[in-house]
Amino acid sequence: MDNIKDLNTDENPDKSTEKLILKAAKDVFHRKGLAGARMQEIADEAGLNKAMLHYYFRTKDKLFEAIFSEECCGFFDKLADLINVDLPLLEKIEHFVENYTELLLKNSYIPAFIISEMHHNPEKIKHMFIDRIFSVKYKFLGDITTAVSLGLIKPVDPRQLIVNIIALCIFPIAARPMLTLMLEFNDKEYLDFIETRKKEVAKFIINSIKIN
Amino acid sequence: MDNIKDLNTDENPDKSTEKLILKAAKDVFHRKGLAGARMQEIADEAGLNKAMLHYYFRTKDKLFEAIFSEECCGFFDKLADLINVDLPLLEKIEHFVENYTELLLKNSYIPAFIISEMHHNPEKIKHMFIDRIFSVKYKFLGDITTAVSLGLIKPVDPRQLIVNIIALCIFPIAARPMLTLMLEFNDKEYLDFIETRKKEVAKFIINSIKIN
DNA sequence: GTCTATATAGGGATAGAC
DNA sequence: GTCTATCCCTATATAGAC
Repeated sequence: MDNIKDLNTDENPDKSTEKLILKAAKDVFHRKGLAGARMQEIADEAGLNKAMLHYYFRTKDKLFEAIFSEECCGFFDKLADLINVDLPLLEKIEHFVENYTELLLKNSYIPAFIISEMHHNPEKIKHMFIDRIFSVKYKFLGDITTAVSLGLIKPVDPRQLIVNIIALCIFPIAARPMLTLMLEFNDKEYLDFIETRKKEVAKFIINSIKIN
Repeated sequence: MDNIKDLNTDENPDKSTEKLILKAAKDVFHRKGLAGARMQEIADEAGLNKAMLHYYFRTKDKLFEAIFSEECCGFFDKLADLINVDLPLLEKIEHFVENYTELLLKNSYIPAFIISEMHHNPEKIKHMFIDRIFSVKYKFLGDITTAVSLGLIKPVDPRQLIVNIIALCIFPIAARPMLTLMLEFNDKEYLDFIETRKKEVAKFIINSIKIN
């Protein structure tokens, strides 16, 4: 019995050191990006010293990798669950917009982070979700193609519709600082605005594609 | 007559040194972001040495500022032109989507850049466009509010509609690497897809808000 | 496992020759 | 204006005591 690293003898009884590091690193990487993040800042935010970060994760790159591969996997798994739900297309879109927006709100740093790091280090983060992205895409494409061929919705390019749906959900989360500036929101107003979108965006999409 | 800096005696007869630096810096900042960009890389790409960058722009921050304040101003000025065009709302939206998409394509690095740097250094880049953003917003808000009150379109929250329009235009440009990965595009396929969107997105929006 | 102290490199910035 | 050489701080990473 030599592996008792979760003894938690310090002042954070319910959080192991590793968890503290991961939490702090997540926040700092989110705020500053990979290149802008400083190991010192992560250590400070975790209430530890730099040496501990290296003890647990060896390098900054490995720490980054550990966090975001897990975050991205979890995020895309939940996304897949939303797409695989068994509903007619219009109800599925309604369900998707509402729950995807909720998921994005709970992981509000992920969209801007992926957009940003995909531009700066595409090769470094592609592999975090490339395996999971295709099943989501094919399921969604199939649903739309079927609905079109059954005459349930207007004829549309399924790829364009998917991009429209995703754009309407992701953009207001990814561009929060810009939206907040432009529409002069405080935090509450912003969150209310997004809450309203859960219903409004679904209506906006369905109005556009439904057969009159 | 001691100011003859545009003599262009070197192998780039039509580009001053300052222009070479700005061009290289723009590309590198775009690829790597402010924090990830290296003065050495900019110098290499411009075919010069680091000392020249400091000679012309003193610091990395000032070089960054010089490029993106100009880029952002130009971008938002053109955006304002699109909003101020004198057309009925539905035609204006059609005109806007087509021309804004074209503008975004020509400045394809700006959306992801603004999203990314607004998260990492909001205070550093807000001032680049804060003065220009409001006139655009109020004009657009006014147009939509008028159209709603005249019964020309369905009743909608003008702010939600604006965010929808912008999201549909910006997202596919900002998230190009993600889209390319997900839809397995090569460069030509991606550009064709965006070209198609110029018409499709306008139809998508108008279908949703027009009175039947 | 956790800390302090330190090695080493990288990168922004400057000095000074031409 | 342009270059080479160098300064010096910052940041990642490691060594070693406890």
